[in-house]
Amino acid sequence: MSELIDANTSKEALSKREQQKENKRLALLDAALAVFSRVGFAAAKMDDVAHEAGVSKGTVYLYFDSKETLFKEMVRAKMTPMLTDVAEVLGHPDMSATERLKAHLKFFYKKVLNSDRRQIMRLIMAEGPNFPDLAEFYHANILNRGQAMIGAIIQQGVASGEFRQMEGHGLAQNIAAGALVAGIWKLVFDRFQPIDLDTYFDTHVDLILNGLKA
Amino acid sequence: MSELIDANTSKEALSKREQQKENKRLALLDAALAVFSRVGFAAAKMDDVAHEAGVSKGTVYLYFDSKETLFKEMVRAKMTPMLTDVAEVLGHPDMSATERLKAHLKFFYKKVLNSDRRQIMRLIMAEGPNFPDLAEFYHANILNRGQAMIGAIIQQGVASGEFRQMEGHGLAQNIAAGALVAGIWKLVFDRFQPIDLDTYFDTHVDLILNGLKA
DNA sequence: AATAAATGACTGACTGGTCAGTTATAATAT
DNA sequence: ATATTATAACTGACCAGTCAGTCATTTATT
Repeated sequence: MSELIDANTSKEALSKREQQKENKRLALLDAALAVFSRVGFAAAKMDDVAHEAGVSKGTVYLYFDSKETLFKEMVRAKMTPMLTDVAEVLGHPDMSATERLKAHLKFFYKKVLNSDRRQIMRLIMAEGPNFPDLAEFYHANILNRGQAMIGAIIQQGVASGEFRQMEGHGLAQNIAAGALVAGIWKLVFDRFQPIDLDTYFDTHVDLILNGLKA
Repeated sequence: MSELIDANTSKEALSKREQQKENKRLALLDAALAVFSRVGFAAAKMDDVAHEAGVSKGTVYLYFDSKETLFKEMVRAKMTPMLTDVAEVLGHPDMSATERLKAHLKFFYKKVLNSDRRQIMRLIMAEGPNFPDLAEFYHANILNRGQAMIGAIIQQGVASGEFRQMEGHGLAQNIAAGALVAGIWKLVFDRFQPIDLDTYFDTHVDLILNGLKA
């Protein structure tokens, strides 16, 4: 657990060992995502995670203190890369609010719903009450930012006359809700009634933009 | 509280024994809902369910074959009474589509989001992938009906000129999505950012009705 | 360069505890 | 009396977490 003090300012390349260690860590996080997604936190076996990462169970404990730590770090590790990407959506200040909102939602569909991350979304809903600090992390880092962005877009739209003025308790949540439900549906009910994310997205955007229109 | 499709239409009152047995069964279902809601399926202990129902663990097995059976029967028992109630919403054929949709959503907020049932909603999302037959039951009995009703209302609205014609892949889901998200939010993130269901409902309805307006 | 010593990653059998489900026994209603 | 309902001790499987020992890689010595 003690590194941080960078003794390796000398050379760029990681030693063979360090590479392997890093790879193993990533493999373990991938395996954790797979196993936790499949059966949930409580039913997940550390043995399965280990096996899926091509490693023995003892090894998992060289990388993570406990099952709970593994779970939390996995969620954090899989979610944080998204945070940096968000900037890309805000990158075009010449867009109309309408276009921007559409782009924002598109981003969510693409980065979350069409990837492993939708499993994490479900895990947060399923396990959130049992892991308050994880729920808080998710709220503070993902949901809050999403809300703030939507809020800013709405403001722009109202200012430009594209959108009507709305009293907004839960407005952001309502705007994003369709996307969340699409993700859940895909994971839970798709086998009984499949949905196509692309056309679903069109319906979603159509409904919301019309709802906001001045 | 009050449910159970009554098999006992017999004129005679139940014997003391039968009453007690029935009460115990209901107490067990209530306890099961409480415990499963609190910790999820895998982490729930039959001992806790028994204790919460004021009974010993062995007794639980006199009423339910297994933990899994208990879980499934609980979900069914808690959900089915809603099905009969649904008629009440359709009961007024003189309503406009707008009023009807509003009433329908209100019904959902009241009957699901403001009751224990929102926990079940979350449980379905959390455990659904592990209990395909339960997910199917929920889909067939709750979601399908909800969709059908929304679909009918939309049709009425289009016919009457209240709503515009929309290509509807996922339209029903998008209309209901706000309510689902409200339920989830209340259970997972309310402690970090509380929402008020009444004003949230107003926003939801406002946004959706405007989105549908011709 | 070759060999030895040191390091640190990895393993898997083991433990201690938990918990679903069973059963022998007791209590209670009819 | 006897059939039904309840109990609580019990069993056996299961699994998170540990640890003594093995193996692979790196560093030091010659």
